[in-house]
Amino acid sequence: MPLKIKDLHRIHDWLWEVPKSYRSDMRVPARIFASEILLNDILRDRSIQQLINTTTLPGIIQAALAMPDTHEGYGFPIGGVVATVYPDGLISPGGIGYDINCGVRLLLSELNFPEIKPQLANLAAALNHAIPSGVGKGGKLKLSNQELDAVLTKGVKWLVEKGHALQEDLPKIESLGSLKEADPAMLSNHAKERGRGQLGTLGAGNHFIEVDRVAEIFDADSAAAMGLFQDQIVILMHTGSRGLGHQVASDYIRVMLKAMPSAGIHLPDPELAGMPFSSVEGQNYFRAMSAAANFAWANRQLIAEEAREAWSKVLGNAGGKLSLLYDVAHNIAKIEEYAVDGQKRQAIVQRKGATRAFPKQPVLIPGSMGTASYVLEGTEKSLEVSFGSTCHGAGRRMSRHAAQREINIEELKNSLQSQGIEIQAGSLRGLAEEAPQAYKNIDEVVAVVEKAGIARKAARLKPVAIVKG
DNA sequence: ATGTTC
Repeated sequence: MPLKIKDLHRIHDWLWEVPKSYRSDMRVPARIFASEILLNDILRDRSIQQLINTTTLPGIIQAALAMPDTHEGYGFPIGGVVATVYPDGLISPGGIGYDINCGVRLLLSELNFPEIKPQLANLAAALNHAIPSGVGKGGKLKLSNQELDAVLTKGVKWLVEKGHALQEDLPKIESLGSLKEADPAMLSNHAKERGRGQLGTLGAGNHFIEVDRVAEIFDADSAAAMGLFQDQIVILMHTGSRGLGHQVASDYIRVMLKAMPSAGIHLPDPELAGMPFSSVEGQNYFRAMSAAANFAWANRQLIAEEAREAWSKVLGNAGGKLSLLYDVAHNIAKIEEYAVDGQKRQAIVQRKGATRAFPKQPVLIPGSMGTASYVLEGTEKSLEVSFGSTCHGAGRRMSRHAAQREINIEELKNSLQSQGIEIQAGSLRGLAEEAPQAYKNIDEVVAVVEKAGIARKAARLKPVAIVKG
């Protein structure tokens, strides 16, 4: 039965709850950060039913959480956070998603918009040329087995050793771009083969690299501390672990489904398939996921290098430096410590379409194509109410299929061009799925997370050039 | 998201 707004208890203006009493198999409540407007978008799909299903996971603590950009996903809603107790709580590949360590990275230039405007079309073309994109697309690098294992084991640390990253970049990457639990031996050959040629490639769907202008500064101190200024040109990228992470997810969903019956794990939806973190299957998945996460961080690092080269080629010495502001994941599992009911506890935090947002940390939120993106700052409160997490983007409000049916591609292209946005897109069909009408309103999503106290606005970005697969 | 239906 579809869920209605009356089934939800309003805790405050920006937080709603489905109480544990709603269904007998719930172990904790389900909580949704949303405004009434966004909740009406959210209730159009099955995301809240999916969220309720996740409250039944063995070992879940506090509550299952949905961010204001939440929408339906594989088993778990996208825009969700589930934390289970360490070490025996459930870990589920569906709680992290198929694109392991999908995330966002932001590079800051020293130039303002008027300074690069004459070169904008050239810059967009150079970025499109330098960075391979599209489904199944490979890159320049052909890694040997040993090199691929090194990327999987060490992530960006290996790229520093090889001169593809600066030591000073590392502290600006979540987990220093390297999860130590990673074990390449936990990946199938199939996963490795799919990933081998894909390092330094963008992919397709909602993945992109774009040139943005800082359109608005909200918090002068916080923006200045991050090195942001009005009209500054910055480069935003959104991508993940490509075919490699996808194959890891597929492989381990099968492993979990097979292992569950003898472990006595019963869940309301097979798409929630998982095993205790401490089990062999749980440990193997976590090590494989960590390796895929390292691959994704290395991927974003190499794309940043490619973007830096394209930038220099087009702008020459006058281009100056592109420095890394931050790189943050929004599809990942982490072991973190939280106070739950006054007690410090280790938790297996599973973020799927939810961004880590620790106090003082830059938080990067890409909006839908042609709209705004945001730089936020994490808060102390997120540690109390959202396992140090916030939203990850605008979040779909239309399925890919519905978007293809309803979006007129010519109108969409004209709309972007009339806004002065340079667009380089490999697939027109893919473009329709990313139309802003297919997504929720990013300004509304960000307003909610700020009002709920789980992130603070630092700056708003507007695209001037977009490159997509 | 994804060698877009192993």
